[in-house]
Amino acid sequence: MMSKCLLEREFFTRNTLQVAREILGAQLVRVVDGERLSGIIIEVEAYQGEQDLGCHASAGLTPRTQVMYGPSGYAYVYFTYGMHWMLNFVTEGEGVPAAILIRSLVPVEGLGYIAMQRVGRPRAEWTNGPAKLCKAFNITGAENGMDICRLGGPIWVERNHTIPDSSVTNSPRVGLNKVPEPWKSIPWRFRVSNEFFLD
DNA sequence: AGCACGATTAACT
DNA sequence: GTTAATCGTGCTC
Repeated sequence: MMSKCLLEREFFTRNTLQVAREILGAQLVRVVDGERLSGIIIEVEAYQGEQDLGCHASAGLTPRTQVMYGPSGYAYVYFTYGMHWMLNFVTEGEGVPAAILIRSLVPVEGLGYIAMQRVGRPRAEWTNGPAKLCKAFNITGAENGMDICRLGGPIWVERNHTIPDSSVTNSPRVGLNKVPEPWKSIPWRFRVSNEFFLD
């Protein structure tokens, strides 16, 4: 098997839309309790800058958003709805608050651990949502600010599939119902077509 | 100190 | 299709 290649900081220190598009098909790796969990990233969203009114950084530099203002390749993990954690990777250069939200994975390794975290739910719903995958991979505020460009850290990303443009769809970001246009409808959600994995 | 709301999910009718 | 759950965050008083 071809050796896996860690996504380096240079990968993340680029335009957020480019990072979002190109991370599709990569493999998110999580080591927890000495066990290796992983999944293929099949859906992400881009959040870029203070002017993006869908982005938390539209509130400026605050305790919550400070990780997004730092260098790329770090985890921005936040808590919402009183119960859910969300995983993002910081993009762009230092001082530019931007990130990609990881929204959906296809589980690959650690299926037993994941099944325990998602007990009672069908396999198809283990990691098909941003809060679901955090629960499945036991990702919480403890991972906020962690370096994801380091093998042996709590989370990193490896190159895997290359997804052709014909298998990628764009659409508006989810859950921004109260955000004004054009931010509400701008197509900054990137998803791998279901057909890609039927090969 | 109080308020409104959230980059969601699961369980309802 | 609708809605409860549940609390951190940022804003206003």
